Amino acid sequence: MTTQGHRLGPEFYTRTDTLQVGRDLLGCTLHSCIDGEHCAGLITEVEAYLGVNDRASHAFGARRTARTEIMFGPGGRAYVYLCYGIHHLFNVVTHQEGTPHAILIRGIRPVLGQETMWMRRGTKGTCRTDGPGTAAQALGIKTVHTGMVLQGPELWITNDEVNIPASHLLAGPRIGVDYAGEDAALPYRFRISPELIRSWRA
DNA sequence: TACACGATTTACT
DNA sequence: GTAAATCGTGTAT
Repeated sequence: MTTQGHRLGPEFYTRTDTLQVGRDLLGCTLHSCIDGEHCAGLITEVEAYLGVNDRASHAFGARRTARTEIMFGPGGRAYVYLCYGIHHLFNVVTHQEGTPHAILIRGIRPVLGQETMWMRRGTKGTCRTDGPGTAAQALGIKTVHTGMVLQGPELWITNDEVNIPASHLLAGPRIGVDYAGEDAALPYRFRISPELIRSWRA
């Protein structure tokens, strides 16, 4: 399959409504060309992290460290960090210079390079890509890719104009952020309904 | 330097 | 349902 869609540019990522950017990413295609293998998957689930005022964000309270520095730059670059010492989690940095917002990619539906994904995941014939750790691993994304501009040649996102009816765009609380107190209940997790995803099978 | 802990996944009871 | 894996990061000594 080729990339028929339009490659998202800085004007997409630097918008200031990060929740809307997150919703807009659903149905777009995330591409990676890593270790010479071109893989891609349709984005099915994301979470938004709204920076200094969001207790669930690594940038809460304007905490600025070597790890989070990339989020303080302009939107359109990758923020990848190691979670639980095992999983590489991929985020899209959004908003403008000085505002550390980001979107965590929590799930993809493979559309290109499936066999490479199976090999990276250590499976045959199929592999999970429905969690932030498994999706990043299938695409070959690791912490070394943090800071990379999302314009290729390693990482980029295309808008393939996949239609997602509003009734199939679900919002709810984010996963695994109980430590964030009342912010844990905010409806910043967006996903395409399992029913619609299932209908794409066959 | 030391230590506690996580934006998770997987295997096992 | 519960627990282990595993290490970089942030914060405190």
